[in-house]
Order: sequence, then structure tokens, then C-alpha cells
Amino acid sequence: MRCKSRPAEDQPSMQSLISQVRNEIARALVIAIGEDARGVDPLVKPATDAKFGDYQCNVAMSLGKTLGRKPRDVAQAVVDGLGDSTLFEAPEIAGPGFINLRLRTERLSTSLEEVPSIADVESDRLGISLVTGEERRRVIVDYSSPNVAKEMHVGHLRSTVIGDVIARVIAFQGHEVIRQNHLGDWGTQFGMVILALWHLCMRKHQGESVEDFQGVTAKLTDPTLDAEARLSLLKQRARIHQDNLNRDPTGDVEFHPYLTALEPSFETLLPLYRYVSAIEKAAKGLSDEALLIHNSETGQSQHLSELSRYVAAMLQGKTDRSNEQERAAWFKAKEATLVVCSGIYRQLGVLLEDGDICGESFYQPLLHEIEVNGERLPGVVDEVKLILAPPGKEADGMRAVCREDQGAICVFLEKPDGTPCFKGPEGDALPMLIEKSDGASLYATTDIAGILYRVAHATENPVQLHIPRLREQLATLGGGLGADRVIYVVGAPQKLHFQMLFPTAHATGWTRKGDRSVQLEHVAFGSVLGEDRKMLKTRSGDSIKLKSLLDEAVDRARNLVGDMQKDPNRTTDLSPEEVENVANIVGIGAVKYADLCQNRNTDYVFSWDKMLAMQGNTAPYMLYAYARIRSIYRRGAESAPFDADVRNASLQLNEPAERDLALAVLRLPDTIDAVGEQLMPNYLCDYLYGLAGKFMVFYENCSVLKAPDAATYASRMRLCDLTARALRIGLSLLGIRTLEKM
RNA sequence: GCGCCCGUAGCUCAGUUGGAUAGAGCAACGGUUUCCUAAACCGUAGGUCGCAGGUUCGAAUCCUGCCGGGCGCGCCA
Repeated sequence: MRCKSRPAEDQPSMQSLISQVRNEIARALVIAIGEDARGVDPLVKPATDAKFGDYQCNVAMSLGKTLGRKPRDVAQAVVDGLGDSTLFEAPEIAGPGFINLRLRTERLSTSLEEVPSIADVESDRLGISLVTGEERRRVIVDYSSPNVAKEMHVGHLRSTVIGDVIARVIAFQGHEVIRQNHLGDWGTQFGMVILALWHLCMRKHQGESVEDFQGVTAKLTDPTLDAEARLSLLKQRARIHQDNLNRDPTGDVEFHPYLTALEPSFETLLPLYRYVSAIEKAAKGLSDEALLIHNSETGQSQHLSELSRYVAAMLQGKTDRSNEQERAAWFKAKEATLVVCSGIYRQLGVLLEDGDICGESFYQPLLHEIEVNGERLPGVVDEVKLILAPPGKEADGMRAVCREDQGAICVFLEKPDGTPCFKGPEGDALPMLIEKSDGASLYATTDIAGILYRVAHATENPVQLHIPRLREQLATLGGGLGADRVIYVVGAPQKLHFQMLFPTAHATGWTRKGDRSVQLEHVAFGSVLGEDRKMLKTRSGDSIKLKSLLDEAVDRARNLVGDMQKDPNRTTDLSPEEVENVANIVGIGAVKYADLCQNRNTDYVFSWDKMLAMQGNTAPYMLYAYARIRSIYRRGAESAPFDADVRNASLQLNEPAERDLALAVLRLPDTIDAVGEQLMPNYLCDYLYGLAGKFMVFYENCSVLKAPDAATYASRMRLCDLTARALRIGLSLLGIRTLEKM
């Protein structure tokens, strides 16, 4: 409920500690040095060691240099400028010119006392203020990106989990967040799914079951199979394909009626898709007449390994065939996949919903199209060609030039002196291809169109487009999202792609929004490795399915809880329902936390034992810390109620453990801001681990329920409550629910 | 060949963008329970931050060159 009598600035809010310190120092700097010092970065950091205080200011060393004064003298001048601060104790100058700052303990207690007592657990933000006005941005977070007709595997885990944290953190700061799931639902994918469905339809003529297709797939992917046997198998499959095609060359007799009635399930679609994929991979590069499939209807022949690409091109309007049924079937296949993905998102506890799906196919209207009469309807590539026509446009310190090369439409990125920014293996310039020589679109084409859609806005960013059709198509998509920041959570191997994509996008000028530029950021991450330090695979060499990974995590957590329950020393006992809940939250939380607590840039080694350990920087440890606090709370409520005396208690931070814990709680907003800027979820994990550690020390040294007096009891109870809330908020930003008991 | 990322304790990893004596967890050794959850806590030991130069008051961090590992490099996504 809004409280209209109180102006916004008087709302109790937990202000960023470090910015308060910075402001004080900045003010002192102007007093000490004069107006020249206005705007100088005060170089305030958390102290490297508790004995140096809480924060340190390193500005004297750098300023001493530029001013030609002794750093210690500059430090003294800054300290004099601070005067009697209400924020710090008397600062100390140390070493070459460090200014050590220790916050007044009263300041810590009053800051925490201002935090409103909790009203609604779900919307609790510990009084941390929201960004408003100019500061508030519209941010798109593009993550997860599964593919149609494929199962999600561990490779999707990191994008999904990291992207979700980024979306949550930025939304918590108060920005407008648009989550987008860039589903792989176009291009070759499309062709492969339709081919799979075609096999599913025609298999009856050979009397083959889905299992038979699986058998062929297994043989083709068997590394021990010799080349001759593989070729012979491929020839046999090619013959079957040819027979089936001859039976129904237009698709009108059998295939289209089949598609119209189709209700595909993911379980039947998947093996057929794998079959198509295995056939094409095995046949690639083999030149043999017997691997050519001839279509009597079109008079054309296609190599076995090129079939899906041909089908995809055909269905994308490159031929004059009607393809309504295929598109409808494609849509159904997509739906079947999404049901499975949604299940995983629910189990994983991520925010992505069906409404966040904005896959590759969504941007197709912005791409060029070939009409039935062969006329080219221009699209985004034509627009780029116009804007970046030689001599091109400057952006990010390079020059982007769009021109045709070897029949393909390319964007070349060059340094100011004309040398290429990117090179291929022969040392020749490596362009970004945005249209293939056969006129088809690529990954980069969709991404360029995606940027246009995400960045343009009818009123906020009215991008001027030269191609009237592109303008119209954009309008049919609503005119664009008008983003201020677009974040791509995509694996590190695609770094080169984004290094070419972003400067190209900036060169078009679309990303200039008002007086600033839209931020395009690639949040790269390393691979998940097995204990053998190679990409995590099953023993048979397949990538591990996300679903089975999550199920195993819950199973392992359940066993762990079961073992703990048998311990006679334990004071808590859990009902079967509670055990199941603990197993779910601990198991899934462990998988997510293990991923998030690692610096995302590096590969990480997946280890069940480490992620489920109770000690160290793990989800179980963090959840245990929270459960311990809640246990105190429950017991306290029995004997000494958590009433107004506690909610309004003044905080007494006399013990070092109490003060350390209070300071840690107050650092939450700084941590959230750091994650929002640098997009590093492990900073938040580090913070929470530190906070939990501080609580453990407090727990061992400062008894709450047996506090020496009522005032200390109330103060410690309140500190426990604040700590629990900080942990709960932090974990919820990581997408991990907390447990009252475990 | 070129580009990107990485190399930190026996192992797995932090290190908030240049700060003081480089930190955790595991493994090893020692201690803590009539006391709010011992799934915990405290302590000890363990380092030429791959190597060699350079930049400066100050480098794990920035620059150069090597060595070792991973990934990427035109019509796939």
C-alpha cells in the first residue's frame, strides 16, 4: 500500500554504504584540493584487512603524483577536509598514503534500525531503494536458447541459470527487464524436423518402427563402424528415402494429410530428428551417386547430407511450393518441444515462461523474402547494404563495410588504416556473412534483425529505415522494444561472432538512442567439464540431458537428507513431505549454486560431492545457515515472542561478531549493484558465503536465546532477522528458495 | 598461422578491474557438544601467483616475449 503522506526521499532505505563513503571523501577532496578535485574518483574500496578498518581510500597516492605533492600530505589534507564526520571514526593514515576508514558503530546500528520491519516476505527488499527516473533502463536479457526437437542438455544449464540471475538482479535494482528466450526454431532446424516428420509418416511402407530408426542412428554414430559398412548403410537408407519420395513426390497424397492430423509428441519426434541428424553427418563429404535423392516433381537432385537444408530453403519461400502444412506441422513440433522445456524451467525454478519465447523465426518478417514470381522482397540485409555501402561507417574504433564477396553479402570490419580486424586461417580478411551466396539467411542475419527489433522504438528510438518494406514489417512487430541495454548470455565459443556483430550493429546507427548508445553485451561463459576435465558427457559419449541431471541431483539430496535423519543427535525431524521439499530445494539449489559461484569466464568441473557438501561455498551450507536462523526464531517465539520489542529494538553491536555481521548485512546493496553492472553472479555468491560465515561466528559467540538481558536478546533477535532477510533476498536473486527447516 | 580465454597451495577455485603480510573449501594434523540444528565452529601447516623482462610509490592484476592447456577462425548455429 502506498503511503502518500511521506515523500519518496523520506522512505526508509538501505543506502549503498560505499557510495555514502565515496560522497564524504569527494566532499573532503574539494575542501582539501579545491574545485579541481570535483569529479575525481575517490578510489574508495572495502578494506583489504579488517585491521585497516572497514573501507580504505587510495586517492592520496594517485593524486599526490598528479599534484606533485607527497601522498601522505595529500592524505592528511583529505582527512582534515573530512572534519568531524558522523560517518567515520577518526581516520588513520597508513603506509604510503592509505586513508583507513572505520565506520561509526552507531551509524551501522541506525542504518539497520531504519530498515522497515518485514511486511510481505515475497516483496521484501530490506529497504533497498529502486532506481528511478533517468537511471531506470529497459534491459533485455537473452538466455537459455534451446533448440526445437532437441533435448536440453548441460550446455544449456549455464545460459539458463546465469541469465536468470542477471534478469532477477537487474529487475531487483528497479530496471525494466524483458526476458527473451531465443529459441532455435528456424533454418536447418526447420528442415530437419520436417524431414523427421516425413520419415515418421512414410516408415509404414518399410514396416519400420521408431526403434528401427534408433537402431540405424546407433550404428551410424558408432565410432567402431568402418567406412565401408557406413557407406553401405547410407546407400540403403538413401534407397528407402528415394522409394518413399517416388511414392508421394508432391507430398499431397500422404504427407500433407498426415501432417494436418498430426499431434507430435516429443518422445517420437526426438528419435527421428536424431536419425536425420546422424544420416546427414555421416553422409557429409561422401561423393557417391547412390547418395543423391532425385525429386521427379522439381527435377532436382539433392545429396543425402543436404536434404534438410534443401527442405528448409524450400519452406522458407525459396521455391514456389505451397508449404502451409509444413509450417503448421512445424508449429506443432515447436509446441511439443516447449512443453518439455517449460517442465525443465519449472523444475529448475527459473523465471522463463512461454511468453518469453522470442525465437529465430520471430524475426523472419524482417528478413528478405522471395515471392512466388521470383521477385525479391527486400529486408534487413538490404538496409545494412545501403547504410554500410563502401566506404562504410565507423563504430567502436573500426569501420564496417558491407559488400558482396564470393557471391555472399558480407560485412568487413577494418581498422582505421584499412587492415582487417579479423582474419581467417590464410591470413585473409574474415567478414561476417549476412547472406549466403544462394540468397539464404544465416545466424548473423537473424541477430542483426534481432538487434533492430530490440533497439528500435516508435517514439523512444525512431530508427530511420531506407527500405519501406522493412519499415512496414517492423511496424507489424510493434515497432520494436526500445531497449537501453541488451544482454546475450551465450557461451564463450561464440565470442568472435559477437565481436563482429556488435560493431556492425553500432555502425548502422540504430543503437544511438538519444544522447547515448544502447549497450550490447555478451555475457560469455565456459563449458561444464567432467571430472576428467573434458566436456561433460555420458559414458557412451552423448551429452548429458538436463532432465536426468536435475533428477539425479534431487535423488542425491534425498539420500543425504535421509542419512542425516538417521543421526540420533539431530534435534530436528522432518515429515516425509518436508524431506521431499528439502531434497528438491537442496538438490536443484546445489546444481545452480555450483554453476553460479564460479567465475563464469572459466570452464568448471562438475562434481556432485562438492556441490552437495555442507562445508564451503555451496547451496547446502547457505541453506543451513538460513535454517539455523529460522530455528532460533521459532524457539524464540515460544518463550520470548518476536513482538514489537524485537521489531523496534535498538541494535547493540558491542561484540565484534555482532558488528561484523551488521556490516555484512549492510553491504548487500553494493553487492547487488556490482552484479548488475559487471554481470558476475559469483560476486553475489561470494558475498552470501561471507555473510553466512559471519553469521556462523555470531552464532557460536553470541547466544540469542540465552542473551544476558532483554535488550541484548531483542537486539540479537533483530540482527538475526535482518541477516535471514539478507540471505533470503540474496538466494532468491540466485533463483534459490530457502528452507525453514532442514 | 592468427585471435580469444586460462595458468594462483597436493586437488577444486576466489581475488569487485593497480593497493598494504595473496584468500576459501577439500585432503593432512590438532581442538570444540550437559550450550539457539556438530550437515557446524576454531586452530596449525601448506605459495617464486607458468617463466623472463618492462611500466611505477606499489603488479596475481597493465605492456612485451616465450612455455603449457582450452576454444574459435565465410556461406552451421
